[in-house]
Amino acid sequence: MSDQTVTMLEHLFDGLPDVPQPIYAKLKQAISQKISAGEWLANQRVPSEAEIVKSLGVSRMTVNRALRELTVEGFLVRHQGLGTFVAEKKAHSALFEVHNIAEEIAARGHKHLSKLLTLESARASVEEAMMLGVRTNHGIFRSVVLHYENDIPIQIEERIVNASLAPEYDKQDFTLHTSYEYLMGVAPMTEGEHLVEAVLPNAIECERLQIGAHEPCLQIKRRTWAGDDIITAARLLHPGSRFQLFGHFGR
Amino acid sequence: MSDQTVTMLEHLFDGLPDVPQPIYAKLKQAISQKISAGEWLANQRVPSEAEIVKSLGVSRMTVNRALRELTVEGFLVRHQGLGTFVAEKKAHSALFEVHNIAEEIAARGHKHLSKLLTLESARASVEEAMMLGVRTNHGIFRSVVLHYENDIPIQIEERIVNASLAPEYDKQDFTLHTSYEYLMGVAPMTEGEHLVEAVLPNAIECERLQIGAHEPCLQIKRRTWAGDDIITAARLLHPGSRFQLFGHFGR
DNA sequence: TCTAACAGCTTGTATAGACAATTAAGTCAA
DNA sequence: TTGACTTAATTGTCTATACAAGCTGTTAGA
Repeated sequence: MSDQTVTMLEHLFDGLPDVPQPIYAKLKQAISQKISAGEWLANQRVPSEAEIVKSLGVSRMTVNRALRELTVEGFLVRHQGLGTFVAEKKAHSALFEVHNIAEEIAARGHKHLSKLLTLESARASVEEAMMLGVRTNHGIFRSVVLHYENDIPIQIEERIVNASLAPEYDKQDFTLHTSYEYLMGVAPMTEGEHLVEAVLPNAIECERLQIGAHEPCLQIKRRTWAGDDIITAARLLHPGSRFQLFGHFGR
Repeated sequence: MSDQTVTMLEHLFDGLPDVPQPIYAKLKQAISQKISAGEWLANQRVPSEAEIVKSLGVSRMTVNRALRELTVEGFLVRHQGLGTFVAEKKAHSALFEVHNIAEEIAARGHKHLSKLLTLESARASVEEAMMLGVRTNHGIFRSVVLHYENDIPIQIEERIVNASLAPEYDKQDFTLHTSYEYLMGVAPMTEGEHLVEAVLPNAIECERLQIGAHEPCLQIKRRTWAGDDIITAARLLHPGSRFQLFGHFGR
């Protein structure tokens, strides 16, 4: 609890969108942005409520609310008598938020990189047609993307996409945004299902993930709906030693 | 939004434990208890902040904090200009209902059998204490149960239990009911968390599950809470070839 | 009758002030 | 040196007040 205090309180609100929102919300956004961007590091001390009050000219209760909510959300840790500190990063992913691997990796403050291995337009086989709920020979796209976290392979993403719902899928630049981001734009997901299994990777997958032949992998098969239509079916393969799913239930 | 308002604000704090805690926390506990116990039904209107202020003699900001936090936690829904209402129950995924393996197997129309491998009373090690949120040397129970589906091993259940919350745990007959069933009886679970991973089994686990040394397993680590106390922490190990988790989200 | 304005309720946010509880660091005496 | 005490800083809570914003029913007026 003795790390140095973060600096530069004056420019806290720089670069934030100027939409009308409550002061406490602006403060939350500014602070969480500093943390997510890596400017404020774990265990560093955050200015005290009194300091923020003095430098921003707002009420202490307002600052208190912002800091308290950020604590509940896991960004900060507070100790009475000591101060407020940037929390250690959560090392796991929320089970129902494993949609956008890029965003998750960024949230952990790590570097995301992806390599497009395959992208093709095709006609649905019998199995693919069944997975997407379309007729055989219906137009689809197939893509395979390898995702890296800090230059270490973390996910193989095999995906088929219903071409009539996302006709421009094969014209996307997947280095700019993930397939999930594009698909959410053209046909917002309303429902989905997962199937989680432990499997052994095949030789190609071992090589792509840079793991041994006997390393177990966590396989997630996911289908997502927009209304009554299935947008896409994906198979996500993670090395067991580098990935875990986290879930929370109850009130 | 036209349902009748709940009644009986005077006895709101009846039957609550008289431990020293902030007013807002008492209020939260009292209200969430009413809802969990089914006394206040979904869509019913909760007394307004002003009414609670008048009948309990506390400040509106204190009431506001309690109601606001209960809204974040999903107990209440608030509408400016209208009032505060009891929320609909959250629908959670089948993935989060993998509690009672016996029930699941029965639901598939299969035969369930379980073998108690270990059941002992002990003092918590440092790691165990951390998992249960108790002090080192706090009284715990350890159990290991092997579950069969149609006479094929399907799950190794390793569990530690907080002895002060379930003092009779070691006197149960686990051929009659599962540990989950017993624990739900003595201390109803209110919250829980999972950690899902793909792992390799060790030699003993291979033998117990009757699988090869290189067969990947799905490991679920789960902790369940009753209020603020952790009842139990379990590690569930399933052969990858015989088990998969299913989940559904949205709607 | 229809419409516009208003009053009265609700929650949402912000402020100023007060005291309690916790911690660390300093002070002083034995 | 050690231990007890004091002091300052910080977060935690509570209160009283104020105004904004959203919804509903009523009322005044055309």
